Amino acid sequence: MPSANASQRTTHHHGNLREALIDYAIAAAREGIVDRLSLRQALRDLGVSPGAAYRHFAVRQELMHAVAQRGFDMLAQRFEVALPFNSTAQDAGDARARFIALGQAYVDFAQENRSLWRLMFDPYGLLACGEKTAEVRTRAATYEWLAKSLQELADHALIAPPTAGGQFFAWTVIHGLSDLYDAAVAQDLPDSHRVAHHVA
Amino acid sequence: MPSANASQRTTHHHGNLREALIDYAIAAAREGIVDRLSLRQALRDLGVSPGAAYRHFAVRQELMHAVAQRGFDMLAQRFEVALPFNSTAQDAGDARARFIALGQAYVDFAQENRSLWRLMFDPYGLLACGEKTAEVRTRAATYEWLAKSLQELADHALIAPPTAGGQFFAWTVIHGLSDLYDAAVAQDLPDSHRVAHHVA
DNA sequence: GCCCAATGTAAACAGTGATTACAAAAATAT
DNA sequence: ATATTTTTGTAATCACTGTTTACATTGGGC
Repeated sequence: MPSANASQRTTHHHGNLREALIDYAIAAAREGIVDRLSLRQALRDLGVSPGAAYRHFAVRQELMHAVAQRGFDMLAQRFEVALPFNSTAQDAGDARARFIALGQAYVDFAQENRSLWRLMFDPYGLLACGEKTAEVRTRAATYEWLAKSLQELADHALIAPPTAGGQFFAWTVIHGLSDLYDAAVAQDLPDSHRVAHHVA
Repeated sequence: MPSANASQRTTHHHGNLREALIDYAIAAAREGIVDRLSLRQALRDLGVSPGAAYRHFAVRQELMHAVAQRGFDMLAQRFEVALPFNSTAQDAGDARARFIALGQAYVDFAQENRSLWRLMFDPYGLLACGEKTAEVRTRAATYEWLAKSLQELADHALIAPPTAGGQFFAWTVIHGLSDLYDAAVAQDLPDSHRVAHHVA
């Protein structure tokens, strides 16, 4: 559990409890099942009363929703590192390297943030809260990196021009690999390198 | 929620509460998040007192473990229908058809039992209970259908002889597709047929 | 400086997983 | 068949959870 960052606030108000709660949950995700987080415990650690959360989230699940959103932001950030969106691949090797970096970022993120990862792709979490549009939008945004990378590969004649189905297929592969990563290391090392091989 | 199958038991004993609880949870999985199942509610519906469950499961998670196990059994059953383990493909077309049926069974099961599916592949659920060996074994068992099918494809020269990595890759694809199925239908129809295409 | 919306508190509610001491039934041994 | 032991259920209780309500404090806009 995240340390009791009681935040010693002197004033009656916290400042921005909403973000603090999300931060807490993200931290908690790193050492346990974020979806099992106790709201009360979190509020206690933040030095605030049980009811306070309900000024920011109508219901517990809404916090989880926000946490998942934050997760997608974090993922997008990693993507941007692996494949800066403004840049372009110089040659075929570059395109390939960038694609692999992208896939690796995906897999690594899933592995390092299993709990958060599961929350992000929990279909029920989205349904529970009314407006699921926002989350879907974010998820689609991360999808665009993949599209760009595939386009780069095609531009350097490494693969055929990507169709919608092809894009989805690539996503499927990487996502499946991310989800089953532990099983992967448990038997051998079919790296995401191999994935690039197969997609090509 | 599953109907109040209060079971009108006249005797003090229930009979086999353990199986009844698993059945209840499986039924509940079809109309909600099985992992959020209320143990007390289940026991109430089964006409039994709150403490009774703890004669069969040391802890709540242990029931979930058993439910996941049952899920793998159900999946194996579907596999057996799609590709009877004792039979063999007659020709290339047959091998292909059987492979597709297998993949379809996987995807369909995931789609029809989302909640149970998630539980089955929840890495934390397994870790929580001491002996995870049983579950892993079951998971590995379902893996063997895939191996057999790939071997059939190779026998009829539809693919190269499957390596360990190749097997895992195929699993990755089908698993990823299963997990993202809703997203798939949300945009187009890259059926599992297409998967067969790509694997070949 | 005053009002008001935003944000916190305190106390309560029903519901949960879990534990304990005790009772009934079933299984087993004599 | 009867006595004993093991299994399985009950009842009461515990600490804890998410959530609501009525009330207090704060900060920003007129």
